[in-house]
Amino acid sequence: MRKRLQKQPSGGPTLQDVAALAGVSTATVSRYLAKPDKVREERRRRIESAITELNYIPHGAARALASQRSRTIGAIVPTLDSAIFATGIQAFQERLKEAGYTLLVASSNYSHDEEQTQAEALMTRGVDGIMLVGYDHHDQLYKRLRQKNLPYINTWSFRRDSREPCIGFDNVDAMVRLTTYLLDIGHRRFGVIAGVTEGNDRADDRLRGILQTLSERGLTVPDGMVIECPYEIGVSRQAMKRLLAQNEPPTAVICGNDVLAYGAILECQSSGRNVPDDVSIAGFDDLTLSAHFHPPLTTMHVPSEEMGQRAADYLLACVNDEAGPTYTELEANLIVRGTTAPPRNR
Amino acid sequence: MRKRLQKQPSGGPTLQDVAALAGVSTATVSRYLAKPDKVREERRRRIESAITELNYIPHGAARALASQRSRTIGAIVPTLDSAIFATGIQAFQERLKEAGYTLLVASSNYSHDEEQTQAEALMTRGVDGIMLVGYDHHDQLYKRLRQKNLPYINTWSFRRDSREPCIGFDNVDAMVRLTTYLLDIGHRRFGVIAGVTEGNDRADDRLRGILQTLSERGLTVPDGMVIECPYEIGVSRQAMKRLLAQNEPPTAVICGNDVLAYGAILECQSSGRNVPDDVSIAGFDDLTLSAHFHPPLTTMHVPSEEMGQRAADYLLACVNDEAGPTYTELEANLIVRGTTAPPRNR
DNA sequence: CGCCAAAATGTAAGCGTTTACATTATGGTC
DNA sequence: GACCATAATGTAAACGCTTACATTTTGGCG
Repeated sequence: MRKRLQKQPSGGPTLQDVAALAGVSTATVSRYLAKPDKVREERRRRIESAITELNYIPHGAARALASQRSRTIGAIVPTLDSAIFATGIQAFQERLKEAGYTLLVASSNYSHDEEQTQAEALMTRGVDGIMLVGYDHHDQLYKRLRQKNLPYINTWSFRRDSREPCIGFDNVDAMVRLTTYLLDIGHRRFGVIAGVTEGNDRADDRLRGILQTLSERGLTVPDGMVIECPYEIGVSRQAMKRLLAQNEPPTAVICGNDVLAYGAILECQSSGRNVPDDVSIAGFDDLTLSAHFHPPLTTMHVPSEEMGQRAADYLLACVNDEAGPTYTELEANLIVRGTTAPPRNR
Repeated sequence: MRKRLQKQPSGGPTLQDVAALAGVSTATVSRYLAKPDKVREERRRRIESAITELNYIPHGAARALASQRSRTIGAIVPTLDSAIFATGIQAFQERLKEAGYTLLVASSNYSHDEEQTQAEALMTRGVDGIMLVGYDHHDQLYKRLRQKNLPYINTWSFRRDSREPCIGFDNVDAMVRLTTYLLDIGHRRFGVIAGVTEGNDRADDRLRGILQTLSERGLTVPDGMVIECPYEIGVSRQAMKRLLAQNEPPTAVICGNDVLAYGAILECQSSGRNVPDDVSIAGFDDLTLSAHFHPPLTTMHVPSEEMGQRAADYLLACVNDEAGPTYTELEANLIVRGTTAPPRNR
């Protein structure tokens, strides 16, 4: 046997140490950790006191290696930089925590390539499951996921014809309802500030929902009236400015999400226009701020908490080999508030 | 030798498989992974193609166990539910990623106990370092950190007399400057909507900064004029309503952060008051929205990105046994915009 | 062409758990 | 008290890597 360096003093006490101090085998301590009621009263007490005395903290990596599961779940969201996904993730994490799982969050910056890279990273970390946002992912991603036989679920989108496990709402349908509402109160000239549709199926669905509804009513939206922009308030203001500069400015502007809507409203206000008297504006997501905005924003409420919760439930069910609904449709609800009103009649 | 179950087909190919396919030893493959230039051209190629052919993904837990480092860094923020920490975390993560490290985020809900629990969880996951927000932590936390000899850093706060590694700005001083500005433009009747100071040293520092400055100028703030509330827009509106209902309402209201300020402004607007003509309002943090708010919000800009970046640098330096500044003071800057003006003279 | 230092590679011992299987203790029953 | 099913415990082999040390290759030089 070769010589070895002394154990680094850095790492804390090990299971072995606990076992020794408690005068039992490592197996018993391990079992105690997993199912305390499987070890007899007396030893349980000895183990407990050994653990507290040594300040023992289990070594996750060793545990993961031996048991082939990391008790870690990954989530890849497009961005951390916005409130949009925060609530969903928060709920997701809460649920995981209850089940003793840890969440690993990564962000993709709305890029499929980056999403793929992050997924790879999560797999290296040995996550037991992955939550994804949306449907469209890197080709490689679905393949890898299946190859590793790793549970995963798509969120923030539900498609009736889906072949992938998913939980969310129908983005097209949601926008159809919003648009229909605006048509019903009399609007005919529409502007659209959409999110970037490239690589973002939700943004794309939403935009399609709008245009489809309008064309069904025989309305076409002129070229300059549809602007795609990243979910940034500054950019959105610019977009709104362009919309308002049109020959016949829109009486209603539909925005791809609430942040874009904030920008639109703010631009109106600082250019002296009244919302909703001069122009109606609608958002999507129902961020916390929206209800309090001035005027309060008309928007589609998205069940982000429930989505997070259920996504966690699904993944947890998978890792425990339990059954659970593979497809769950939730509903987005139209919340009519103060930024929309019938167009001023001319 | 006992019988064993067949290897589960679930896990992908291992280092061993790669080595076999490439016709080299596992050590060589491992070395290739760590420092590719240490293995000769020809084998390198063989290894590379073996890896792509097998779709090999390294097993993080095994790696962590063998090398005694997880290449994972943890961060515990008070909440994920707000944009406040998002940008800092984003920058933090970006930096870590560049260095091949993964970020594990946890949230404490502004509770020291929960922070402690989360820290324990992170340690179990074997993080190589931890980023904390603020100074005041659970007693146990500092102890554990030192016992495990785990690098950590306090952020979002800098105290000249600190004995703990930290990076941030002086919250007291920042508020002193903001308050001084408001005094300088003529305000004498102040209201304060502070964050909850219990267990939140930043909120506490900020409040102290305000009160201290005022009292130095001989001003005392009546009881009802200081309201603590959680960082929620709805609650903040209520607080503002109470402030405005006072006998002599304040001419200036200082808010513990921008979200609180949004609530204050919104409440004014929906109760027909003009900001800043009737009342000046100032925030803290300079969230993205603030510059675009209507009117644009006067606030303290906080260097959250730089903080995240530098915190990452510090922790990375620690894990690599490099030297780095243990204490870094950054500056928060007063950004005067449209929500503050001299009080209307009566 | 042989020598030798340096570079590359191989060998195999852990890393700290979990867990299959073997062994031992427990507590009814007759 | 002997017997047995059952519950509790112990034993030791993985888990998939890294890395100290041993061994082999390489290439420059005399």
